[in-house]
Amino acid sequence: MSESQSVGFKAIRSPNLVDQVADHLTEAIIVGRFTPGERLSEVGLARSLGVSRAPIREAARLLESRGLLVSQPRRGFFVRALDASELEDIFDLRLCLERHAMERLAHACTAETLAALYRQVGVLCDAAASGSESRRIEEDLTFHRMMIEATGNRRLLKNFDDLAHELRLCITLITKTHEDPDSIADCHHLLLDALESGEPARCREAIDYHIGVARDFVVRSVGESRPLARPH
Amino acid sequence: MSESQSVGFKAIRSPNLVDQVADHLTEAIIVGRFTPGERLSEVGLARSLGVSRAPIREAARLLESRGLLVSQPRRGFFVRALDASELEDIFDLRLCLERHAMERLAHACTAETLAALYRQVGVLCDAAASGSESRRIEEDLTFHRMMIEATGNRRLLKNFDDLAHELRLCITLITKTHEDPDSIADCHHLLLDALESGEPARCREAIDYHIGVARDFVVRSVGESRPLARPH
DNA sequence: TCCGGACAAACTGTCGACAGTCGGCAATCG
DNA sequence: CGATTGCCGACTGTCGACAGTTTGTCCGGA
Repeated sequence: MSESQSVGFKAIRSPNLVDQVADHLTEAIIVGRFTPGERLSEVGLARSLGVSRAPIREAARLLESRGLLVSQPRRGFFVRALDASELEDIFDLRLCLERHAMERLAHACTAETLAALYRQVGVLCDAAASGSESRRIEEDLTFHRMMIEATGNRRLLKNFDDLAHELRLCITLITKTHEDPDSIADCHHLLLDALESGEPARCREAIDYHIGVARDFVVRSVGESRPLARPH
Repeated sequence: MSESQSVGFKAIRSPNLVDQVADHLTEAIIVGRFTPGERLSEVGLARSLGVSRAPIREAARLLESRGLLVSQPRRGFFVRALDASELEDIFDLRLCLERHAMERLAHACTAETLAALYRQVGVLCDAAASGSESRRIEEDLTFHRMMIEATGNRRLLKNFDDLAHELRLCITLITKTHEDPDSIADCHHLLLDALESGEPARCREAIDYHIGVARDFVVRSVGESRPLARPH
């Protein structure tokens, strides 16, 4: 986010221009450089990034499949604007995926994965203490991603990764959080304690509570701030 | 599947060439016109479909996001070849999504949706009686799609639709089914009875059994036939 | 003042072409 | 005889350009 977006955006990451454009656009959307509902001009993006329209179009298709953009035929691509209903859907789906992961892990969770998850709670708390909101969100998502990954179901993980992009989209809506690291640690240790107990009912209870808190936080936050989808 | 694939593939459906190409490729993959793992040449496809490479590439990206193709940088696109592990993942994810839908519906399922689902079981049985394997699969998927749709969660539905493409990919692997319509009807009425009872535990039991049967059928079928991913 | 139509600008959909890269084959060397 | 290296063909990644459509604006009339 410190590099300029007009000339060259670090060209040494992937040999694939499409992925670079996709990463760049993703970041721009998440940090709010584009307003929700904004129309993205292909030629404008191509000019500002110094590339042709073809990579732009393919990257846009990629981001559309991830739910960050929506396309209208003959109109172009627009930054996805979430309304309250979609917000509910997203967190409901997250609950669906994570419940499943918790249940799978309740039956079979190795000591190593549990230890790794405990460590991740540590780095999450560090991130929260650092005051960087984006870092905190990212480490939080990493924790949950590790849980999904521990199930060994890569298809499930792919769905979670896609959903994570939309969850990041939510952070452009919330105002401020400044939660203290201790409560964050408690909140996540609750999940790990449930997993360690191996009781499915307790696991389910824990994840329901955890995601319910997150959902309430987001919907309350957007309720206080501006309306989600403002008319152009 | 009766029209030629060399010249023009019915040009009067969508004004969007990309969608037409995507539909065409999807069908070609599902009916097994391409073998799993086969490399798709962009120029070859463009020539045989009579279009440029740009729509081919964008359609391929779309199908990649749906899990029908996989891309290797500088190598091109390949038809997704499912191994046994991925098969397990797919059905596990399906269980995840449908369990969630069943639970949501157990609490609130209107009489209309129940009636619509009963009707769909009827058309599913008709399709099974007709002897057309592809029709039976399609109507079966429609039934489950309607269940998901009844939850009102469109994000959940999108995930199911994506997964449905991979489920269709599975039918290229199975040998033969010739299940009789009666058992199919019983199998689905079990789900609806559970929904009507409103008992979550019974709903969960029913969907677990239902999907377990489908999964066992597929993995057994592929075990009997050829190996899934043959080495090039 | 307001509404309708026509014109112009901008944009998307699609195409053909060029350059860089990868895989396969053959000739050469140890 | 086997391994290596150079070359050739094919293909993907990317680009600029043209055509059709949408959008915004301006002008005329009621």
